[in-house]
Amino acid sequence: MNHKTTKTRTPLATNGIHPLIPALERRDRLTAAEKQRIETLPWRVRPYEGGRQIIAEGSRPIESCLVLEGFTARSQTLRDGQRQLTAVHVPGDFVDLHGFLIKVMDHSVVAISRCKVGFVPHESIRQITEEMPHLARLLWTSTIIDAAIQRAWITSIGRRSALMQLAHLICELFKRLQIVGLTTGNSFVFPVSQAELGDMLGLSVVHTNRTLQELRATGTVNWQKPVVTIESWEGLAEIAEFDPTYLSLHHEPR
Amino acid sequence: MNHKTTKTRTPLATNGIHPLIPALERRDRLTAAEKQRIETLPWRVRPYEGGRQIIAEGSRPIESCLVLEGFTARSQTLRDGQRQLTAVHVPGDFVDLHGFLIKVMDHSVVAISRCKVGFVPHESIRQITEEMPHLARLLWTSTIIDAAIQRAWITSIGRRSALMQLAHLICELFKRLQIVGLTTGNSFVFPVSQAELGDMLGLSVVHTNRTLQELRATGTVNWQKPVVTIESWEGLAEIAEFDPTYLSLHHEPR
DNA sequence: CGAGGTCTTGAAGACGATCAACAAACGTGG
DNA sequence: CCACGTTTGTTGATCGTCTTCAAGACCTCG
Repeated sequence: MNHKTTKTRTPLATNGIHPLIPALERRDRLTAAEKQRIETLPWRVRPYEGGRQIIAEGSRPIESCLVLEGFTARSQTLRDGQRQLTAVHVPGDFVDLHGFLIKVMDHSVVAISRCKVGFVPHESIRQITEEMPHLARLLWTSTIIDAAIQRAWITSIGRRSALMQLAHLICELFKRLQIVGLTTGNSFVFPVSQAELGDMLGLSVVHTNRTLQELRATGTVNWQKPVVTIESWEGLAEIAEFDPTYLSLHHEPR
Repeated sequence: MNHKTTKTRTPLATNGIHPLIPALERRDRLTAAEKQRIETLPWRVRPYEGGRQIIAEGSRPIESCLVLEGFTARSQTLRDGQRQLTAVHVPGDFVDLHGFLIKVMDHSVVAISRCKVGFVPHESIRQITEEMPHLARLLWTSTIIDAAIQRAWITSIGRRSALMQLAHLICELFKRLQIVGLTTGNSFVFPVSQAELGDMLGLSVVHTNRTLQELRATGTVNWQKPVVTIESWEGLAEIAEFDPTYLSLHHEPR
């Protein structure tokens, strides 16, 4: 089980910048000391194949995880095997800050594509809350935005038609990936199966397939397996009734 | 608009204890200093009639609110007027800690019954994060549990049948009200209309009505307008596949 | 007592689920 | 590089859940 774990903890010496920094700086200014603290956190990095479980429901993790590359999701399963994904995470998302405070996981975290994940001890996060209140507020903010996204999903699943809902999800992903520089022009890479897409939308695979065709027929989106291209942002946002307010894409003191 | 606002800010000299304290103490120990800090926060208290808006979507509140009596909900509305409630709040819930960090509201907060709400300045909360890190973590925890509840709703709306979903909501409300001492035996007061119930479940009024009848027919619940009585907790939990883990009902250091 | 809101019921129809089968794409080993 | 097996995507047909529309009963409260 541990055979692929990188045992060494390193300050995430990525080629470029630390992926958490743009994600936080999108919402408020970080001081040099804060950036340095983030950069020197002791990370353990581990790759996952698509479909693998990263954190199990019911477990008591002692580390929180951050997506570095690829996509992960929160997953809940009913007795009959039906699965619902309650969130998708993109690189830069500090997915499991939740585990730091709830202690026992109410959901599992799974890889929905090949991905790379960083783990940092809860103790390090606790220290941040003790010593760097502003940075702590920014981490808190990231969990609050996460909750706002969940609310948008509730409204989508509860009240939007399958077509609107799919359009809304694509708008959301585009905006979120844009923040972390993972869009190229109007397109982005999103390597998930239609079954996984259905589990996000609360739809059956068959209906997901038909909805995707219906959306393609509107001419606003071109989804060719791993690449999603938005042909008309206005058209898509119109179908979805998309309003990005909930993503808190503004920069201000918090 | 301000005519009913209590202008004076007081340290919430309720007859009994401060409603926030049991809600937080259910999850971790509070020090005397922390309790005192909570008790001396400058509150502004205001009553609302059922159906009234408390905080508007798109607004920029400068205070956060706490439910003191009655029930409130988070609400989002689509262009065609369809409404989805994304959360229900019970007394002791620090509903709008979110506004403190997201700045612009992605949802509105409405009274779903006659209720009493306390408001505290964001600045006071900021001071807590600066000076009392442990108390700040407990407030953060309350928003994280809020998010866990939202995830349970996503899974319910996305994958559970109307009957299971309704049963699940009742189980959840019972547990949450129990924490704050608002259950009597197997029953609790929940004065909401079937239209509002439908808006929580993502169902039409008509189907909500039929689902309620179906649930009554199981003999597990007796819902007589304001009072909900659980005739068989085991039966109801079985229908709902209810597992209270997500409510973090355990007491531990955070 | 009347008026508006809430609950209830029936009937028809839409949206999405399920079942079943096949096609296409992908990955793996020979 | 091809053969093969497995996963993923696609299509048709049928079924069921939930929505919508409409109307009547009940209740509550001024």
